[in-house]
Amino acid sequence: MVKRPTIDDVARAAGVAPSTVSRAFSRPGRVSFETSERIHRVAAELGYRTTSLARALPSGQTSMIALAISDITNPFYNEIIRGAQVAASEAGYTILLADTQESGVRERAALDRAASTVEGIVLATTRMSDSAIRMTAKSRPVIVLNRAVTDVPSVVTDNPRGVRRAVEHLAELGHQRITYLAGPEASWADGMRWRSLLETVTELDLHARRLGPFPPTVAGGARAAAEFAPHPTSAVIAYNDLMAIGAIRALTSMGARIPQEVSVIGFDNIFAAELVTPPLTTVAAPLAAMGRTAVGNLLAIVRGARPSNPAPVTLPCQLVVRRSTAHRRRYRTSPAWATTSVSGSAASASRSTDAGSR
Amino acid sequence: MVKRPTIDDVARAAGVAPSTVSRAFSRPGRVSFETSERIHRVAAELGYRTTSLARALPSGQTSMIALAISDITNPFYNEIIRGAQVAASEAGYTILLADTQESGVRERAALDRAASTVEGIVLATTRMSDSAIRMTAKSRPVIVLNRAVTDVPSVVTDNPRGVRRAVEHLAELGHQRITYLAGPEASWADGMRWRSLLETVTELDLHARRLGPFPPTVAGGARAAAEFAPHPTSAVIAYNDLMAIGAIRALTSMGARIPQEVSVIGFDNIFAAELVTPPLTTVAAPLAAMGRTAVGNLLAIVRGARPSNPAPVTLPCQLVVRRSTAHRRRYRTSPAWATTSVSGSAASASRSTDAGSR
DNA sequence: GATTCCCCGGCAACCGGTTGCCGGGGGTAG
DNA sequence: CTACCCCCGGCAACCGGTTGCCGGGGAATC
Repeated sequence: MVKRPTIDDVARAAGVAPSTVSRAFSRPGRVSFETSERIHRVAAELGYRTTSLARALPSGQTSMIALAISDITNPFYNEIIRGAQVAASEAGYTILLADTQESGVRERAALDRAASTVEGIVLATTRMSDSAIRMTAKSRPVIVLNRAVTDVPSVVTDNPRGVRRAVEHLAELGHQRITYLAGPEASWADGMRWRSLLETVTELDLHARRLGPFPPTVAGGARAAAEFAPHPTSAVIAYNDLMAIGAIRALTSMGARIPQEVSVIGFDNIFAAELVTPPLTTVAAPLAAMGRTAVGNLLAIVRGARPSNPAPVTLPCQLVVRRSTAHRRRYRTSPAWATTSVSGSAASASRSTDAGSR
Repeated sequence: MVKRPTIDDVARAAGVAPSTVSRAFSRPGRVSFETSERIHRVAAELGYRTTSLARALPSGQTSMIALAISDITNPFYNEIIRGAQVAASEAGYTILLADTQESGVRERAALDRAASTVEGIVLATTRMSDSAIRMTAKSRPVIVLNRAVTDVPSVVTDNPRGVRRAVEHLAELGHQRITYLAGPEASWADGMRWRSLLETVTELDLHARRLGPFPPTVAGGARAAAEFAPHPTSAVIAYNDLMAIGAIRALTSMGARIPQEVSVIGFDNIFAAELVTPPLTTVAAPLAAMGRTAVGNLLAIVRGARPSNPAPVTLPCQLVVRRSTAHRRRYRTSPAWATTSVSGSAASASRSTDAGSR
């Protein structure tokens, strides 16, 4: 490993003081043109690069932000990370990644370690408690993604409107009873979606029930399907696309026809949503925009902007109608698969999916 | 933002010198038990946390490694990142993420910026040139993933064996002519797979041809299908799962039946491979293990281990047979879809996929 | 021609830890 | 009792930049 030249090496080679070299790089205009010119030339020859670490120590500006993600294996995050990354690198910032594996404890530990290094933190779908988040927000600027926390700026999608669009779509198709397959209890979005669902359903004079909580994964969706099957409804809204996909697979393997017998709607519009069979009808979140907005707002705060609006920044979402929803059909009796015992194909489908998706 | 207490604050509160506090934390045994005890107690009361940045300056140990990824929106990386993240955090390291958006230039720029900060670098599917990589490897320990570069330690999957398994599988099903849908030209794995395919095919007395290069995405696969359709073969091996999925979708929309008319095999076994219809037969890469191994080996070098073996570390792969491959059927004439004009449904399928997968 | 001002380079302190070296004091061996 | 050693705490230099302050010298103003 070759030792990188320091500012002193450049100073010596250029015949000036180290402070002059420093200014030549960071204070344009402070140094005369000729001197600055010479310093830059010498620096280039020597291959000098300013060490961000050393620069950060006095100024506190590390040009790094942390991105905490509850489960990096969830494809939900790919586009969000891309959006965040683009916004960050445009501003000259580097992203420090913390995958917390769905554990609030690991999350706190990771942030604790990173807090002194970064200038700000984006918490994407955090599993920490509100008070823990406020705690962290005291030492560093924090933006929360997919969740609203009092006194902490956040970026969320318009869940109420998304739910409403989904329910209206189902209502138009003649569905009257909707089952909601719930995600993790610690998820703010889950509570939000369920409450919005209840409201909308009341307003439109429909019925809703809730099953769960389940893990927000394909396996979780399969488990949910097993609970759903004995007492099915004609329409299902799942906490996210992963669960919707898992539910569709499990139901199909039980013999149910999707969407003819059961209409299924997911959330997020992840990459795989349009690839599965049938292609998934889903409430699309503006994933890249979420990442971009979160980082953008975070950097604004870092640069001294007072977080003027305590209300969450709400990004619009959009119902993407594909093929997992259809007109309700009436049955005289409940379908054959509805009587399938839970220990049967549903459970085994769940198990195989579990193995396959890890 | 509350100012964090420094080592001097703790020293003053505990009635000792700053150096003693430092040693109490980083040199167990160097300080008497009682003193150390008291210091730790005081530090805890004050909420003192050692600043990794300041610690890194004299020692050069930042406890950070960089992970450069060519396209974070590619689901291929999710499991790799997870594996890397787990290995890193177990060793007390933090990951610094660089999404290079398939651009060698951006990649160099990002690494240039990060190089002074990190102790080592993992290049996952880098698009840089061999010489650029060796350049980077001179200033920092580097591990290359999915590629072999002379004099730079690397971790790859056993492409030759994977290809062989795929071809053997196709041969058993009676296929004799195989089309390879190539990925990016800059991809080492692509060259590797094509050469291995040629060898195997010769050995087993079959035929292979190559189409491409194409972008390694669903859209790329669709474009490849459009080129493939006018002169189809009964079997197709795609550079990766994304392309395989894209090809299957495009072919299906042209009217081809998969796998009855065309068998398709992909590479990587990404998350979505088992979710699509038909479920994709693919050469599974040990994604999490790749991430884990890369970081593990990198940290070993960082800690002073000489990279003993210049040969790449080769991880085994596995053929996962699903439903996109079937016995070859013989046709008297070429199928109807094979005469579909390129400007027809194939191209439009490609376009729609392009929009949908972003 | 003298005074004032400004431009620009250098000195040195500082950011927050780490570590080589020193030395006082107590314990142990001779 | 003396000599030696070891334990353990402090001093100060150092990592690689940044920045407040100072001052020399040339230009502009009166």
